[in-house]
Amino acid sequence: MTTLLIVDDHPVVRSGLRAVLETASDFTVLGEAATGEEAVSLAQLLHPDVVLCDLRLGTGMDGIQTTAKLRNLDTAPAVLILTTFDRDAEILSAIEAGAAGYLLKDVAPEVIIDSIQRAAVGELILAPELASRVLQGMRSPLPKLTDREVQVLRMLSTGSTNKEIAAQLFVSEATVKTHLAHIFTKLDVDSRSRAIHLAQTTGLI
Amino acid sequence: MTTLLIVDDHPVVRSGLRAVLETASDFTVLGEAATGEEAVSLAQLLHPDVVLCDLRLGTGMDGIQTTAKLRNLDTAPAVLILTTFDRDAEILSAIEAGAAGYLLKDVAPEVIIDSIQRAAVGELILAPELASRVLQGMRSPLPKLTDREVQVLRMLSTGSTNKEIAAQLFVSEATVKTHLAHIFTKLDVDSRSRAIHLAQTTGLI
DNA sequence: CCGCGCCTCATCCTTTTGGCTGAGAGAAAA
DNA sequence: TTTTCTCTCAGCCAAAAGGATGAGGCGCGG
Repeated sequence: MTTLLIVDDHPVVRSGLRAVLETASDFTVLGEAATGEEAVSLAQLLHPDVVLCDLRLGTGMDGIQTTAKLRNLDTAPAVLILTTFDRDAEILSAIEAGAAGYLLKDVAPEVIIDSIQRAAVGELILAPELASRVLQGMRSPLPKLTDREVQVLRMLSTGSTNKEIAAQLFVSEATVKTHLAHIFTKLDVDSRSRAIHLAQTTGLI
Repeated sequence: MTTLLIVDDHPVVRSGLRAVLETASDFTVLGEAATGEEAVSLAQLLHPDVVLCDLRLGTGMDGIQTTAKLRNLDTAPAVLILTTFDRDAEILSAIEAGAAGYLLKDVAPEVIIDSIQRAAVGELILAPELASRVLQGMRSPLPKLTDREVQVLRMLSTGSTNKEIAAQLFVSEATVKTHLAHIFTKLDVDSRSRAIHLAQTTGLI
């Protein structure tokens, strides 16, 4: 018998998971949470074997942060990330945060059930279409940007000019250009547009 | 008694909707479809009163196209778009395609139930947080880009330079610059980054 | 036939960007 | 205490992007 906690900000998805999981004989859904904070509280109270967690959780903590918190509990549950998006960086972050696996929501119910069972016994679960990409990512990891660089990249991706970024960060335009030069080098691109595109497709921002 | 058809490419979401809707006494879920094509076939066969349709449907037709097809059937059902994203352009397109409304998936089950009932009797349903933006959009409609301009904008948003766009489209760089100038004017922006950002946030591409 | 929208291209000029090099200050790690 | 990282800034130069203007060709509807 495996006990579960469902974490998703969409009531509909929670109901769907519950419905799907309760068709499987050996699962007990102990509870549902709509936010990361709620998830951590409930996990402490109910100590489920496995937590099913969406990456996007509306306001508050996201799935990665929630995973990290959950894994730091005394009775740390296995955390299985179940989400709609397959952003490389997020998958890696989730694994780093201690997730037991990463599944896309469009898989068949049986796969979800099977994955939970395997996660419960400590297996690392990755959807096949993700596994290879993740391993590739492992080989050539996304370069780590500094906090400041991420900040600049964020503004960049909303279309800000160097001047605007400088003004908002209260630094000189020269500084912004330096940050950008570093960002470009790390991401191996040569224009802001390409940096934006890469950042978005890899989930860097 | 209102009859329903659920269209979503995620089995989990379909189960969730079914579970949620069947708690309401006066709904009958006639069937589920995972693709737009399937949805149209089933609607012809079962003629439901209301079709609940996701915008993103994986491969094949998207929600907008599906809506248009459904509304062209002899026994046209009311189509209620139920999705995760709130991209302005998509909302407008959905309404134009004949959708009876547009709901975000994170609303409470009661709201979904209520909306379906209202959609069934011909009301236009918009989540409150969308309604005002849509009406604003009505006031200052997104300027219509020509096919060529959309094409250029697409390449722009993947980070292509003018030279690269020119090469791929087999035109001169001057032409690309002209297209961009038009795009910028229509979108009221002054840089490619901002054009990309606007295009993405409004769902223009 | 004419006008209009769309696509095409060019020239000239200004601003923005990006590449390169060098450098100081503070904080953290070795 | 060195070393290293990060953030800060400057100047120079070349390339790219953006603004303004004009113009030819083509197809479509009045």
